[in-house]
Amino acid sequence: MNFHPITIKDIAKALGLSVSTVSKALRGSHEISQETKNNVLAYAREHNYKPNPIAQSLKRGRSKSIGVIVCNIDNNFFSQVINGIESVARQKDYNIIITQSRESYEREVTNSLHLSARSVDGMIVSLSAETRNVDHFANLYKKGLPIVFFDRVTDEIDTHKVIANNFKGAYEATRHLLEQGFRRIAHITSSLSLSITLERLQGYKQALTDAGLEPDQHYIKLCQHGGMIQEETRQALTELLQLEHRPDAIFTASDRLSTTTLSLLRQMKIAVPGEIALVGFTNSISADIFNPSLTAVVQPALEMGQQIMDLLIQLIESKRPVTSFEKRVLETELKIRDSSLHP
Amino acid sequence: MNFHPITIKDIAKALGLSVSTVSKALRGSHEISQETKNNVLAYAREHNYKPNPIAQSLKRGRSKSIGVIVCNIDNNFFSQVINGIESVARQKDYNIIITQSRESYEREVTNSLHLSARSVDGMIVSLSAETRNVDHFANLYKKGLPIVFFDRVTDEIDTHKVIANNFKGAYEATRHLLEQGFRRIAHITSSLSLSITLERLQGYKQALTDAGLEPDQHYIKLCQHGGMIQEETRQALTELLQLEHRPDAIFTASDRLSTTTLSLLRQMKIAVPGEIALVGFTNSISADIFNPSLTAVVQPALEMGQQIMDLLIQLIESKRPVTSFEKRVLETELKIRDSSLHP
DNA sequence: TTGTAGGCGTTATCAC
DNA sequence: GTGATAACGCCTACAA
Repeated sequence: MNFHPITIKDIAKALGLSVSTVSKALRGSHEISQETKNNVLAYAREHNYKPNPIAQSLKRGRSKSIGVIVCNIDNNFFSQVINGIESVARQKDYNIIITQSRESYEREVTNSLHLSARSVDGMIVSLSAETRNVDHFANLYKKGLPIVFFDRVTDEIDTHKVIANNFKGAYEATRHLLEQGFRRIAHITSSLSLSITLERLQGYKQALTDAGLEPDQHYIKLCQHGGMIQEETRQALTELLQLEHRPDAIFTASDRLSTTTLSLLRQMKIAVPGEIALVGFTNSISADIFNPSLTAVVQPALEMGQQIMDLLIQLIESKRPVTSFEKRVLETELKIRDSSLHP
Repeated sequence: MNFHPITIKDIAKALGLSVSTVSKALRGSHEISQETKNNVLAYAREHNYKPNPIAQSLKRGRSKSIGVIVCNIDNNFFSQVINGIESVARQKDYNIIITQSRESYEREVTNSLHLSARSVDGMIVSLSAETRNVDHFANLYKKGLPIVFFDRVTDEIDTHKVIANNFKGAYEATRHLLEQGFRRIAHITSSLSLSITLERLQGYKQALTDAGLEPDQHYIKLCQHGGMIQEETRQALTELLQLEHRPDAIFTASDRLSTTTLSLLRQMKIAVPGEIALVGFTNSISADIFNPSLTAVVQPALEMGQQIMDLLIQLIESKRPVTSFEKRVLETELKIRDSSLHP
């Protein structure tokens, strides 16, 4: 099962040169005569020579590959971000290695170790819902591995970050529900350890406050697993429905929570928006064919991916240590559909 | 930006041993004394020694990583397959590198080259809709790279393959529509160059024939880009609607085609299933919250992924050249929901 | 302008 | 039982 791709050594032998001459010629060094260069390049092209990236990695300590850790690729938001990352990576000749934490802290840790062991030149990370401690990233980062966080970020590591304007997105979603005349607006969200959870929760609360309403803890439900476990969401929803003053609207804070909640409401034969209106934070490309079509806070995922990769490449290719970091905040868009319209 | 993880050399120096002794001790060779082994292992554990996989790859010519090429990860079928692949890979300590062709032949070729250049030990491939020629894989395969094809496979390369029973899935979907009383059943599918297209088309036709109906070319629409380009699907649908005898049902052959068709029908204000019923080949986890909920041929994607990876590892780790190959065919499941019920 | 030598981290071979 | 040496493919001082 062995490949025998042509190597520098083969070229050297064929042309009666030394490997170093060939190596230099291939890289266009000006200490090599034009004639030799031409010969080498012609031979290389003809025999389809490709430098062995493994050997290059070993030698240079850089692999021209970057690792991505997200909770789940099976999610339009993340797959769109990845598409953005990939489009830039492709231009700059980086490979990306995608891994999933599936919201598990343990898998996040092992993935990060695997990737660093594979000498990725940098990492792009959105934290898992279970993660309370980011030492695994802090350690890598301290050793010099460039990391860019996005979406679910941490304050504990000072590096570039790219997020959506979660506060404003949540604020607008909630205000929209208020404008539609809903008053008892519940919020189903993920683990409080996630930055997005806090930011969206703040936006939700602020909108209520600005409308003269008091946020009510009973209307706020946390799902530690971010909707990955349907039973957890069912439990949250059931509790909301059993409240003395049942909510007349729900604002869900993530893709999976939104679809799961809608699915559960339908199973429970609760009319949406008739009995309960719904707005979700989601990039689902199918939101318009949901029943009812789902009003959604949409993030500019593709653009986020591009900016993330731009920033990471900046870190990787910077000659001198980078000391000043930015947190880019991209605006969301509220797509109003049927699920939030007042009956 | 350099890591300085501990190496065998460091251990050797610290313990006053030679690198080769340390190397052997770490691998538990029996030509090393128990005492030395203990010392080395203790030191390694204490200093968190991890062998450098890049160096191992270079030395061994194997990288313990495998490349995956699919058209799109933003698709429940493929992301579920990938989860299956990953679960086995994780157990067997393989890394997977996921790439997307986005239905482009050119990207498929470059991805395959990138992956082979990165010395993946094997590849898992589902062909792009544009692909007419599989020389890029045949060449790698001839040079000894193990490849397993799934879903969209080719007859031109003799290796393991894993597919769903597309014929039967399509047959059952069509028969279901017939049983519901529909008679003018259209079929929207992808490029004829894809194996799944042909298999599903055959199943569709056979079901019609078995019901005493003559398949009609006008009712069969091909979308070369597999639904990635909405305009193409719109065109196909429009043509169907302009037929003298407009179809009363549509069977769509892929995930993206199904959601796009449903979305377009809704835009066109055509009642589903009232005016036109719909059955789709899809693994979308949201099919039950579509409007209407979508009757679907579902593939055992997770299990497919596991079997694919099992087969690939078999190929990779086989001591002697494998000469007999299998094509595993897994059964689909028809999930009947609202979109196909006779009004 | 070209070549030699050494090293990246690991492992296999062979000698001690 | 242990160690020296060479090799995987590439790169880069430094020497010629």
